[in-house]
Amino acid sequence: MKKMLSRREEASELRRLEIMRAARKVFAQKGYAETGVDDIAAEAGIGKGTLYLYFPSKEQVYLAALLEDARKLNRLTRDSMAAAPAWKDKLRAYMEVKLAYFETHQDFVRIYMTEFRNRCLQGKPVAAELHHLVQEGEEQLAQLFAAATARGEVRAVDPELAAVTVSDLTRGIMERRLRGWGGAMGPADAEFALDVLCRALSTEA
Amino acid sequence: MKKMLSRREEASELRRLEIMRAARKVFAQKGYAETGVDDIAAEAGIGKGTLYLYFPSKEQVYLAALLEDARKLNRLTRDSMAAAPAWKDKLRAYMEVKLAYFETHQDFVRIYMTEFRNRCLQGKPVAAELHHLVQEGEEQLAQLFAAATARGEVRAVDPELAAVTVSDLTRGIMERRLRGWGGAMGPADAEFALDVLCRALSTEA
Amino acid sequence: MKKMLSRREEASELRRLEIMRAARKVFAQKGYAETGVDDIAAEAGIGKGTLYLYFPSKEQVYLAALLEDARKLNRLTRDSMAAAPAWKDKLRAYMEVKLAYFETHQDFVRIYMTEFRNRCLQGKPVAAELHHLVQEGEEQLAQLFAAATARGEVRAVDPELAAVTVSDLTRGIMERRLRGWGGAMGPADAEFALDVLCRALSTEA
Amino acid sequence: MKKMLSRREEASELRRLEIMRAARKVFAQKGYAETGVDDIAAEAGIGKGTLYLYFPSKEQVYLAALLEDARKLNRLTRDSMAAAPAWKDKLRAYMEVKLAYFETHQDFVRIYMTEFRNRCLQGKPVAAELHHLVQEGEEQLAQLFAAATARGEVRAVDPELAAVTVSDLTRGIMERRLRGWGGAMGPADAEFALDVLCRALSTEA
DNA sequence: TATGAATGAGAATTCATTCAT
DNA sequence: AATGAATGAATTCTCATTCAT
Repeated sequence: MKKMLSRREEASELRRLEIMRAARKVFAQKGYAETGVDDIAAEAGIGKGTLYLYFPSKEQVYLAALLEDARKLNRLTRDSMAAAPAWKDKLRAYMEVKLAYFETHQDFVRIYMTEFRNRCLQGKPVAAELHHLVQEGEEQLAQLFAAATARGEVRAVDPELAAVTVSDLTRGIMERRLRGWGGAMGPADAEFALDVLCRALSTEA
Repeated sequence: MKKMLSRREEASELRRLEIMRAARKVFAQKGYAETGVDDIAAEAGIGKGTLYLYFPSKEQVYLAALLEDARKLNRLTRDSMAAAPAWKDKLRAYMEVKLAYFETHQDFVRIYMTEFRNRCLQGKPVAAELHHLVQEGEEQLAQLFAAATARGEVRAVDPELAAVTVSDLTRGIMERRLRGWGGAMGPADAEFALDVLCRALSTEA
Repeated sequence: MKKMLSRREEASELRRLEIMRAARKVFAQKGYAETGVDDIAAEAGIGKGTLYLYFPSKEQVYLAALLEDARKLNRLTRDSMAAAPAWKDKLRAYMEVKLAYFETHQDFVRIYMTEFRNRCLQGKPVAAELHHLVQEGEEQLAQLFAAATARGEVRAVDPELAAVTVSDLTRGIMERRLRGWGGAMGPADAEFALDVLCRALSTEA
Repeated sequence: MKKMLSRREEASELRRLEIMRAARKVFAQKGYAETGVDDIAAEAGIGKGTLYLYFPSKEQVYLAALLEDARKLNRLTRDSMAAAPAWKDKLRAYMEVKLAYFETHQDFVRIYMTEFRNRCLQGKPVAAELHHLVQEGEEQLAQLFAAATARGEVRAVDPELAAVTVSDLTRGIMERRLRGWGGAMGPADAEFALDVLCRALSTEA
């Protein structure tokens, strides 16, 4: 399928990707408001006008940059969880995928964790798909817990509450890493969070 | 000390407070970037120029507005935790104070949770005291866990990790409430978080 | 009434007028599209931002500049015609007022004759009042002819057609003067036009 | 002469004509400033770059588009006037040719009447030939009147003044038709104008 | 020859900050 | 002390023109 793209279309797609990469980088560094369209164009090595050939507005660049990575991350998470056998493994998979993605996509995570969450909190309308992706993540966790509870492996807790708990802890870890491991705690944080979750949710004595 | 303020200084202080209140309100509604100095002045019922007699810049209004409430919240938290007897009570106190403050100071919390965290993550210089206050909060939790561990009431965990875990869960709850309880989960969320923490950290079987 | 304006309001009104004068000058020189907001501000001796305190957009400056003079000219025309006794005098008054206004308000006339008529012809929406003023002018002429016809002084012609004929000839004269008397014809043009009209419309042998 | 064009040159000339047609159409619809080079190219069914192979600038496309039709119209007018026997017939021929051309070339007339006149009035340099054509039209009328006066058929008026009078009235009619017969007056307008002219200029009682 | 992607100067408009009153 | 009019740098976006293919 993808092979059917002409030379032109390929080049065009590359440009799009390059612009999104540049956008992630500068948005991550300076924030949405402080970032000028010039900055993105300069980082992408193109003219200001060129950027507008690929995206209709600064806003759309921003959303596209988020959306692309969000989709990837969601897919990775889903696949990784699906491949894990037990619920604890799935839980670990969820966190590890996110944290690994962080290592290679810091810019994306930075925007995602900050600017984007802000917008949600401020009630601004957010691209429908992006919203959907976010919810899908927690949905999966909730289903995971519901199933594990049904099998008697997890205590009878509200699956949604358990899901947001996982989500909150994961986010906390990422934020601290983003901030540069503020404090003396090292990579043990993920293990600690997993341990907390297992102890709190597992039916095992 | 405070008694030494002249009539004039008192009036001036009142103005400052009023401006900060106004700032919190509009910043909470529209976000930092979207808020104009005009908006703040109008909400405070003063002229735009007057605002600059009390604060040197929009940025400083913003930080001052945060700082004032952050100080109050920290004091409340400390006092409330101090008054609680056992570690679990202190933990509950920590969360309940924060959540109660949210009810009465939504504007502050909104800014604090969004714009402000952003700045930290983006490495922008943030008023030193504000930074300090944030850390102080987690410090207290860490000390709480260190002490409880010493008394054998809490498992031998890294106190700092335990502290950030509490912090993460609390923040998660506040964000969801800010967003309007996104989902079917109700006020049970705080209880759930506390339960998770106790099960995971307590030495009790 | 006007005396009740405070010092502030007076100064503000002066600025408005000055901006409109500046706008007429540069619009007349360079045309609407070629004129930048900078140009108007510079000509008015103010900052670009200041202009936006008085007008919400370049477009509105343009319309206000036109409207003010159009109102004046309409009033002058009406009064002058009213003061003239016979239909021929009224006709002469109509033309002479317009041509005299041209001498002192070339900038206005220039815009009015060109940019503004353009817009009308291109079917762009035009400020209601401006549209009304234009029609009012021809209306008066039409009524003049209707009345004179009723009195037997003017042949039984369609008053509207007679009116537009006067209007066309007057405009032609003004355009040629604007262009700098293209050709050898001098100020006899107005007399000639009046003579044509009288000969063609009068009932006298 | 024309036969000497090679196949290639012919094709090239066809392209030029097509571009001019397209230009007239879009310029007439949206005005000079609002029209993009893209629009013209799209209407002409060619690429934007191709357009620049045939014309050096948007401006030149505009002028060429005008020039071509202006030449045609001038030729038609001259021929038609030459074919008419008496001065009144020539006068009628002048007006009728122009009005007929309007019916079939509205786009051209629209631009000519609006944008182009503007430029002249604003003293912008206008293609020399175009300027010449305009003057030639009035020249012919002037000669017509000079001759008729010499033959005693027309009063002893300044031929140039008489010519511009005809020109003004003709233009007025076209503008009103362009605007869509603003008012209740119908196609009687041309007859009325001719009648006015004859009554005012003829030596007949 | 034909193309349309790329460009960047330039457009209108906003807004934090200053300053004369 | 209080004000709000004035400012101009900065922002987003457009579009005539160029140029590599």
